[in-house]
Amino acid sequence: MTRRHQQIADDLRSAIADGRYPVGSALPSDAELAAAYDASRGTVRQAVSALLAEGMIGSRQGARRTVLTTTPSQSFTELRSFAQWAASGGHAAGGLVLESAWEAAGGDTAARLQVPTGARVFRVLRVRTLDGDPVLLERAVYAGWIGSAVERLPPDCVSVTRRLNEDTGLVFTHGEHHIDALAAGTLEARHLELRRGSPLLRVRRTTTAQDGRPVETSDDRYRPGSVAFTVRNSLQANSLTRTEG
Amino acid sequence: MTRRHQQIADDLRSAIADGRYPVGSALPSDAELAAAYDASRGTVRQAVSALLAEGMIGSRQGARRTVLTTTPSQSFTELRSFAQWAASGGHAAGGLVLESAWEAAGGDTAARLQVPTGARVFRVLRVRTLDGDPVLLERAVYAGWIGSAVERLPPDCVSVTRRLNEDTGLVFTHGEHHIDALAAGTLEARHLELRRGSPLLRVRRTTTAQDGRPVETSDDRYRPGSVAFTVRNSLQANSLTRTEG
DNA sequence: AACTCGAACTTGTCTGTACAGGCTACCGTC
DNA sequence: GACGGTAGCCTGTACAGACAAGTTCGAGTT
Repeated sequence: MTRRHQQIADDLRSAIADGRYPVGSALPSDAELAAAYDASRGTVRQAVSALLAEGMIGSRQGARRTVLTTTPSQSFTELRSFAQWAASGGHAAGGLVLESAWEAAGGDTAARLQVPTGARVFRVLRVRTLDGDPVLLERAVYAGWIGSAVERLPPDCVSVTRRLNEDTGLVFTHGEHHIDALAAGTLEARHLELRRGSPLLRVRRTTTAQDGRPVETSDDRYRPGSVAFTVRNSLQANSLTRTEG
Repeated sequence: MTRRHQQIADDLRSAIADGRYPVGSALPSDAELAAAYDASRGTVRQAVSALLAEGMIGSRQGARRTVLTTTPSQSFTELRSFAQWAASGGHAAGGLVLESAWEAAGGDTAARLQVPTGARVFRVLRVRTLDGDPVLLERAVYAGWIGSAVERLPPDCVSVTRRLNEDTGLVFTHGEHHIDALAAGTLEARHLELRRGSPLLRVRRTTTAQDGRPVETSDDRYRPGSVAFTVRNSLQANSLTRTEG
């Protein structure tokens, strides 16, 4: 049983994607939508506010809401999982673990995972490929309580996220992504098949489980031209922050 | 007269920032907050959902909400305006227009600004400095209806956003940011004081006014190490998208 | 023809109520 | 002491009504 407001939101999203409401056009009013879906205005507003937060529509008091873009954001799951993202774009994802080991968490890592310095954590160095081409070198560190589940995964496991969810019921619910650029070192040059000094896109991320415990922190280095990130935001919902390097 | 739900949200934000609710601790329940602020549960939930969307707190049905992080996101205005961002971090921002001209919009630019190909647009090449050091080369293109206001600004105008707001009442409400990495060319090398081929962080963004009309589209190239971007997201609110390069 | 004013409409805000479904802590049993 | 079940709490969802504040458009006036 899907929720009423979610049904309405999904329906509006696909209506916009289909072009029934082109970019720049006005959406029906709360009252019209409530009548059309036979729901209360509160429920309709809950659905609409989801699209608002995604930046798909704009809204000002008094004026009808207008469509801003037809391409919806990916779901969080799709973002978190390299494999699921690739699959949704019709590409084949691959992965290979180059190194993995238990070790004591250093200061930075410990802080990001919210564990004491020196706590046992599981470190993994992984190459990710898209249609056979290496595009991403991933240095991930998993918290101790999930590390052994990661250790049991096959080294060429395509979707780590999916397997962890199947094996342990783990669901990622929050993430923080820190994005900057840097030059490729020897290691990146070798595994991503480019020259030392080439520009790389670096994403340092920390992912958190339902209960707020950090699960994983990672330093991902992308080959330029292969992958980019898009953030859509608004006055109402802003998740992007500029920080000092 | 600020809104009730916004007051409550602000109060909760500062309570979290102050450490009254440390990371990992539980927030009071809807009922308790409603009693404390003398508001209905609906209003409290509206306030709490703002923090939820910002990723400051986590929530699951049945369990109390927990604090995920104490550092709030910047407001959208602060993100949009380089000068206001710098000021909030205690730095001095500067800017200098190197070139500017009216020209006909090319295909890409026209599409991003949602104007016909060949429409008159105003292009500006600007260097931005932080505490005197050049950190950002900005290639911005403004839509025709706002271009003349931009043209009237002094070339060393520090906060373009603020001046446009004062002069024309313009408010930026939505933005789309596309982030990747690339190597510095001759122009970037000269103005950002680095070598050709050095890695740069590129942010291509399009900003939209209240009524949904695109105002500005820009290609910003940041010197690495000076500025980074952070995105915080969750199952409930996700604005980050991974795209093909 | 240009301008002003107002009525109708639309979104934003707030309250109150009700029920469903997940979570926790306590209590009694084995 | 370990285990299981349940009552009470808490969040999610949904509905109905009311007013505030901003927008739009047309009628009437200048």
